[in-house]
Amino acid sequence: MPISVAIVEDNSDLAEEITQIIADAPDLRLACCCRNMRNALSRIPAAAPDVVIMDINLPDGSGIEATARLKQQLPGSEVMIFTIYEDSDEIFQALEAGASGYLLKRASTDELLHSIRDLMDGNVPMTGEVARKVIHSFQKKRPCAPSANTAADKLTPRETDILELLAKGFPSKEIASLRCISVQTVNSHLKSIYDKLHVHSRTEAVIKYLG
Amino acid sequence: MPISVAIVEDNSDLAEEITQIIADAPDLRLACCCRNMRNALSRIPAAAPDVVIMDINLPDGSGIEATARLKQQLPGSEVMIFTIYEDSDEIFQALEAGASGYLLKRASTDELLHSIRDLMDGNVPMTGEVARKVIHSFQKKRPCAPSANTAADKLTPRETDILELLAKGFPSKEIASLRCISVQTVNSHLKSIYDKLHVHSRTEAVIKYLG
DNA sequence: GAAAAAATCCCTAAAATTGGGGATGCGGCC
DNA sequence: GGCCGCATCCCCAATTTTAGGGATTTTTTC
Repeated sequence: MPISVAIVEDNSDLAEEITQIIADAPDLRLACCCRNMRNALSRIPAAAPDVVIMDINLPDGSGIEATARLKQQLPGSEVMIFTIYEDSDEIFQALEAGASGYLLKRASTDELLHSIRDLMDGNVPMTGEVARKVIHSFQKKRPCAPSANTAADKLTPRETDILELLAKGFPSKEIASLRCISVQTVNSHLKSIYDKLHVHSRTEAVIKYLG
Repeated sequence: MPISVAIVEDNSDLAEEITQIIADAPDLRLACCCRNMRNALSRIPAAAPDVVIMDINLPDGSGIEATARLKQQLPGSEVMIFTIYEDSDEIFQALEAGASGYLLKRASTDELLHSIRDLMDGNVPMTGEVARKVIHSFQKKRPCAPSANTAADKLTPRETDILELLAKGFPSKEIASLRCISVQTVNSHLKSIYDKLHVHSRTEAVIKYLG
């Protein structure tokens, strides 16, 4: 059974090109091709395609919004964003809206085909740069709260460093290995921190730091 | 120039198998093969491989910890987790620690090879299920507006009450007497709270609540 | 009224944290 | 040289927290 694909793309040339690519692929079938959000929202639910290739920049709205609304009606369909934008916010918004893939328009024909099949296999096709951004945002959990360090500037650099790790939720053992020191040392620093902040537990120290 | 690969894997059979796969690939070169964390941490920095294939379950520690420490010394090397665990927490921890890929051990030889080359191309190889989990966590992690607590509104009134006390820094014993219940009851509620918030410590719960 | 959820309490065991002692180097400063 | 702050590590003991099992009663929900 061929994979049915719908396209939402306002650029006629590009839409034609993709249409042709789908048509040429023996295992794919074109279910629907829309030029704007209104058509997409009215026609795609009826077509119930396996995969929707979605442009972000549509004349009458955003592909992200369209994604969110389509996913409500068609939770079983996979939406792949296909766009020139690689702005982090766009990416996150699209993923939040329920997109399962994020391909940049500079991708090759092969990449596009491969991504569609990937989607059906349960994979999450993403351009490398996009995946990096997603992963990266994971790796920096909480970079905020820099300025008003309240009354805790009596801490030594090391203590401040460790307090920041505390505020990210790491247990002492993790802190020790992240900083390549022993748990006892972490312990000593904690004792100093509690002393200087006038608190008696890890939780209180974190509250003081975050508050 | 071949891609140099280091392996950290305590299972001898599997380690041999991977070694063979690397040896058979013309564009790969085995830089180092370690059976435990201690060796990995002492030998891999010297070898400075392009890619590290890292098991999570090591006899003398966690591959995640090893990843964090290696990435400190070798920010240019890419670490790919290779494990049987697909627990969400493990995945997130690994990504936070700096891993750039996450492959499940049931992956085929081809997938392994492809993933290594992917890594060098700047992609982020992930088994489909893993990618899904990452994306999924995004789909409900990002909208962290102060109003929509999503995860926290599944808490029962009592649990919410206790979480608020936690966030004020009270130890369990205090909470118990403030609410005229036993410490064990506080304990039970804490267990439910941690479970629902997907955290494993008092501090993490408070951070989540205050964040 | 039965089923489900919430709240309460209990036990046990392992792990982590807290709080007291120290001790050793290292670098700045007077 | 001597002093002091900083970072590191160690020992020990008491306490707290985490995590696994339950069990019971009340309240809510269907």
